[in-house]
Parts: sequence; C-alpha cells; structure tokens
Amino acid sequence: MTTTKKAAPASERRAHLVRLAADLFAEKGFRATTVREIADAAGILSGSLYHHFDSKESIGDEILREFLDDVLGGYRAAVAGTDDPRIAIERMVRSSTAALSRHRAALTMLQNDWAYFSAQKRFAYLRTAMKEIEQTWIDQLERGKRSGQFRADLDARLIYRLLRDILWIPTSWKQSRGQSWSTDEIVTGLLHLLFVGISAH
Amino acid sequence: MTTTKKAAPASERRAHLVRLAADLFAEKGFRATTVREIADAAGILSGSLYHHFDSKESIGDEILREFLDDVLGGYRAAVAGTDDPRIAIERMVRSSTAALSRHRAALTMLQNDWAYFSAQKRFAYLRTAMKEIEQTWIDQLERGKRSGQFRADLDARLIYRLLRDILWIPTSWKQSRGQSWSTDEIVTGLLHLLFVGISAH
DNA sequence: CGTACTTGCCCAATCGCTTGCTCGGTTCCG
DNA sequence: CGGAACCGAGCAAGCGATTGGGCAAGTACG
Repeated sequence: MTTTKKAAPASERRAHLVRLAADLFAEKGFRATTVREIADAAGILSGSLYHHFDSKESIGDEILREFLDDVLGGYRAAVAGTDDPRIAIERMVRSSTAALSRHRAALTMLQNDWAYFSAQKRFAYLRTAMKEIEQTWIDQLERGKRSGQFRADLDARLIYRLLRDILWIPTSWKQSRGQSWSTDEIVTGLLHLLFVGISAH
Repeated sequence: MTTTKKAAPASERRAHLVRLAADLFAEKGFRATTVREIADAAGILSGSLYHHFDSKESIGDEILREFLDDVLGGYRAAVAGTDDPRIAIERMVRSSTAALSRHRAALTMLQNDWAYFSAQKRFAYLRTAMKEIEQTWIDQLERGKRSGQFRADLDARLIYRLLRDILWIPTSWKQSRGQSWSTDEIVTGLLHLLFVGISAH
C-alpha cells in the first residue's frame, strides 16, 4: 500500500545501494556498468535491486540530482557574501572542487554518458542546471572585467567553458595509481595558473 | 591466396568505413558503439564489416595508432627547431590542438574506454606513447624553470597533467550546438590563460 | 570470341552470450 | 500476521562474432 511499484522508499539500505552503484559508475561510467555488477558489490542478486529501484536509470537520476543540488547550493553561497568577483570566483573554484570530490560518480556519468542522458526528457533538468551554473560564472567574470580586475579582452563565455572543464579534471585523478597530489595542492596550482599563469612574475 | 584471413587489405572502402566508425566513436565512445551501428551508418549489414576487419578492436586499433603517430610527430617537430622552452610549449599547444581536432574519435576513446584498452596487451603501445608525451612536456617545463622563464616553484608533473587534460577539452566542443569559437580563438585563449592568467596585468 | 577462375564486396542466418528487467515464491524479523 | 528484503529462474532484446554463400566486375587463357 505504502509503496505501489514506482515509488522510492528512501530507506537506509537503498541509500547504501546508491553509494555502491556510484562507486562503480565513478570508475566505469553509467552505461558500462551492469546491474549485475551493482548487485554483486552489494552481495545480492541483480533482480533484488528492483525491490529498491524501479530501474537502473533511477539510480543514475538520484546521483545526478544530488550532485547538481550540491553544486548549485555551493555557488549561491559563494556569490552571496561578497561583491568582489575575484573572491567569488576563488570561492566557486573551491566549492566546485569540494563538490566534485564528493560526487565523483556524477562527473564520470556526465562525461561518459552525457549523450545518453541528455537525449531523454527525464533528464531535462540537466540542461537547466547547467545553464544556471554557466550564468553564475559568466556574471562574476563580467563583473571582474567591469571592475578592472580581469583583462578587458577576456571572453567570459570561453573562459567559463575552459574553467568548467578544467575544474573537474583533477577529480578523475583521485582513483589513479601511485602517489598523487592533495586536493589543496591541486587547487592551489589551479588558482595560481588561473590568476597569474605559469610565467615568472 | 594473397589475403588469408587476418590480413588488412587497406582498401579505399576500408578507410571510409574507419572514418564512419570514428564518427560514432567520437560521440559515444568505443564500447558504447555497436558494430551494427557502424554497419548501419555505412548502409551494410554488420557481418559485412568482417570482410574488411577481423574484429571491432582492429578498427579501434587503427584509429588510436594514427592519432598517436600524429601527436608524437607533431611534438618531435615542435621541440626540434628551438631552444626556447616557451616557444616549444606554444608549438606543442598548437600542434596538440590541431592533432586533436583531426582525431576526435581517438580522444573520446581514450577518455571513455581507457580502462578497457589499457588492460589488453594488444594496446600496450598506448602506455608507451603516453610516456613519451609526458616526458616531452616535462622536459620543456623543466627547461623553462631552469632558464627562469617559468616560475621556479612550478610542479612540472602537476602542470603537465593539467595541461594535457586541458588541451583536449575544446575538442569535445566541436560538435556542440550553435555558434562556437574558432580553433584560433580557443588556442589564443588557452595560451593567454597559460602564460598570464586572467588577471589584468 | 567465350569460358573459367579470381577478387572484392556484401547478405542472410546464426552462434553463444549479456543486457535490463520481471515475477512468483521464500526468508527473516518485529 | 505482515511487510521488507531477497532469491531463483527466466524473458525478450540486443550484443559481438562468424560462417557460407551469392553477385558482379575483372583477368587469363584457349
């Protein structure tokens, strides 16, 4: 009665399964991961997953929504407290990095399976969220140009595109082999690159 | 007699089929693309592909090899003519951008299906080529540090990793909807970002 | 000229397997 | 008892791969 067939019970077990699935998605992408692999990771049979979810896509949907909520929340907080676009951008960079490390699966899914998701109306919210993200960045970049803090010849849209994709690069390194850099080192390196480039002086 | 069974005839038709397959790989990745889709794009049945190729992997192999040859050739030419690491790096950036736009499929394949390819001994040459690419970049960055042209506190390996991934970002924009930037605009924006950052002065 | 053979290309059919998913039944626990 | 969790078996669809054969154009040879 409480749960018909399509509903989402939102139990603790369910949340755990989502996390297990997310780990697999983060490494292989959405489509390349099978429901049997997810079930194996949970120690159950694949059919048993459908007691918790009505489809594989629902798992993906949940992961993507949580990620976008997290990112957008962070951006709104980043621009709320200050009038200085440089401070706002630095906050957005740090906020993005933190959010991405919290949702590695969502990133891999958006990278590998964007064509798959964006073709479905169920995932139309992806485009909406992306547009808000883009607008937030461009607003700050334009403000920085007007205030004279950023180069006047700067193409805000182009820089945004570069930044957006640059920011989620280090996330895919996390699971990489061998010694790595700490999140701090990476963010520092990025911010340095962003504001002053690689040249001396 | 001439062609036993595993050979590659290297005909014109074959090259055309590789191009069709590459277009699909560029959009969906290697594993996510089926041989039936490739055949459909060519207007033939899937089985007919096996007259030209002995396996789906052979198509991928051909695409990847051509790409790596192109990139490495460009790098060798870029560092050959000059002693100035900044000039060498600028040449490498331009060479990379050009090569990537010529081999969008290879990029998507390396991004989406790296785990798949690198696990096979048939594709062992991928790691070899990647190492030569990395060494070329690091050499130039270190030379720039020693000559005082680049910041002394610069982590060459970190910067290389960032650059490598940054460089192939704009490639995935090419097929995007609506107005875009020209290759020149993108390269200029990147080089500017790389050498002087976004700050005014 | 005409016949025989080769070559390049493709179809039709099928194999063994994996995919996401279904569903009736069973176990466990409050 | 009742509900949540899971099992076990299986389905239709699709997957990559392979085989055997057919068709047309070319080549060789008498």
